[in-house]
Amino acid sequence: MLNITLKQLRYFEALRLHEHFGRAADACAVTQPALSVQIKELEQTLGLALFERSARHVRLTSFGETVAERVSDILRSIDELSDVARAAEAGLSGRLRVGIIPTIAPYLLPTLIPNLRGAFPDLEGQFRETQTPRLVQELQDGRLDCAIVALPLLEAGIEELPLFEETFLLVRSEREAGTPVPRVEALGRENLLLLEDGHCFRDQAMAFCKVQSSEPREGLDGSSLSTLVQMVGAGIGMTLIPEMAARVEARAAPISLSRFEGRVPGRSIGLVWRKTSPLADQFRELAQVIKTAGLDALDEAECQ
Amino acid sequence: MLNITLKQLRYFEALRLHEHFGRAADACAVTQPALSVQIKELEQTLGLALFERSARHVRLTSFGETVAERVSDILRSIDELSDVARAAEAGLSGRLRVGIIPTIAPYLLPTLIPNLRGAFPDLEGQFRETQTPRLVQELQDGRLDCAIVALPLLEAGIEELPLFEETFLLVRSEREAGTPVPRVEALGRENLLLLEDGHCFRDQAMAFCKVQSSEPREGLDGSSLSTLVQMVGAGIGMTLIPEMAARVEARAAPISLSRFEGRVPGRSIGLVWRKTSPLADQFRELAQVIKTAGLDALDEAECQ
DNA sequence: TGTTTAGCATTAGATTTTCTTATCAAGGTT
DNA sequence: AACCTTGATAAGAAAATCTAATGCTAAACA
Repeated sequence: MLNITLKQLRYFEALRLHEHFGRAADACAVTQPALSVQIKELEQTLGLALFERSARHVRLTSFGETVAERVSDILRSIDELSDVARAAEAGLSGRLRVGIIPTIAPYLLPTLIPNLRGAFPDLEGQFRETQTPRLVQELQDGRLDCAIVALPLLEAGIEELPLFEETFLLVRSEREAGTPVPRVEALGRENLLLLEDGHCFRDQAMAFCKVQSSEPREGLDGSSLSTLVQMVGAGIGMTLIPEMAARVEARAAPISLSRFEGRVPGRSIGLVWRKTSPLADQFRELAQVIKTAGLDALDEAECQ
Repeated sequence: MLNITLKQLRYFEALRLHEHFGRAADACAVTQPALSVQIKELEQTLGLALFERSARHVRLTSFGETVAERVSDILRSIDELSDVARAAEAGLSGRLRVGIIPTIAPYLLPTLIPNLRGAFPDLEGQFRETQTPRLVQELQDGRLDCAIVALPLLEAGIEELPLFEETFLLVRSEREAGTPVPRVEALGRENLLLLEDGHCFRDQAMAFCKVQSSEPREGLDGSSLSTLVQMVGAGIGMTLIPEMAARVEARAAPISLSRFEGRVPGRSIGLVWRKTSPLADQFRELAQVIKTAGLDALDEAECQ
């Protein structure tokens, strides 16, 4: 049983253009019999003559013409495949699905997105904001390409690359501004407002503040940093906030922000991906851009 | 240097669908290593990973997805090639460029065209009406596929297949109706109207009528049979007309038609094509249809 | 926490395909 | 009629591709 091969189509195209077996063969860098045989096999496979051979001329048959149109389309598509590859090879390109935790996304993305466009113009970033466990799941399912989360994850099969560190600031109501900053470890006894369960930032904050219970505490859990800050502004308690979010959130409520002294709480933000992903190299490139964007966002947050 | 092959694309497609090397290999009726190697080579050629392999899953990379769309298009086109061939193989189809001499075309085509459509629905006939030498030239240049001409041509490299014979009738002015029909050989001395130079029918008529001079004779050469008949109707002389044209032309002028007695002039009409044409078999099929149409046209012409 | 299993990669040797070289045959040309 | 030109064919060489056997890694299991 015979099969059409691309080689045959390439030879066919050359013969169509040169109308001469010898010259077409030269153009293909093979000998004339090699080309003759392949053309013959193509004709056998198709069951019809593609060329009319006479001593003087080699000409397409009318069937050959019909085939020729399709063949040049096919060959063009094949060559485009390599082009697509070359373009993609140049750097990150195409669709990239990035997960980001909610305590980073709103503060990082405004800086990151324009930077990404500048660094990888052919990259279409699709951002998904949700909590770490879900991000990990989607990463493992192949629904995300990578994610920006707090390290360490220590998930099997997931590669982690640290991007930057950010500290946590204390958010108190405005009237507490200037009063001494309590030690982090002491916060557990205060009216500490936390994100609702599932947010990694909740766990991180709790760890620092030596809060034991992970029970939901009515009225003290917020669904976003904004909510928490608003609650603090309303005098309900105090909370921690990642450095990066500080400036944005502080503007929106009557609160005071303080750095901790002594043991400073903080976390490491990193880029993670499946160990098996062939994009690893590209992710390292990407990390540079995210890192820069992150540090920029931190700087901006600093200048409040 | 590596090259993309259709085999690689077929394996790629299978792997994309099965997301499993072993099963994809089964589907392609090869062993798993064979498929693995080809996929790897395709990735090497393109310079980028198409699939992400983990212990659990085989998944397209985002680059792989881009490639996949194009690849299925390509494979579809390839399969269509065979379809095109199968359709064409069934019989005459596609464009067919047919030359016809002017003393046949107007009388044969009205019958032939509908018959052709009936016999070969997928055939698109393109008819070119001009004189024999030009038809032969165009045939040899590959600008025509075949031609309907008077035989014999005796051109090197041209195959001839007789279709039917037609006799020539004498056309005289109406008032000569009933008067004895002269012998063909005697016509040379009459006011014999002929087609202008280049028409084979002119030469055929001259041969029968023993006219020697092939010089243009002012006022006695017409550019078409219609013109000649009109001239006869106007009483300018007499002429010969092929049987097939008789009825159509007789209707348009006050003339009388007579059959010759004794040596009856006539000619053989045949289909001709380049000996090298791979369509020879199809032309023989085609000849049957033309023959039938020709005999029909003759019959009709008869019943005047 | 070691063991097993699943599944892709790798290797070596066999097989098939494709190529080159040499030669033929058919049409034109001189 | 001898001679080119040019495509087809044949035989052996080279290259590509396959199978079979095996390795390796990561997940699943016990």
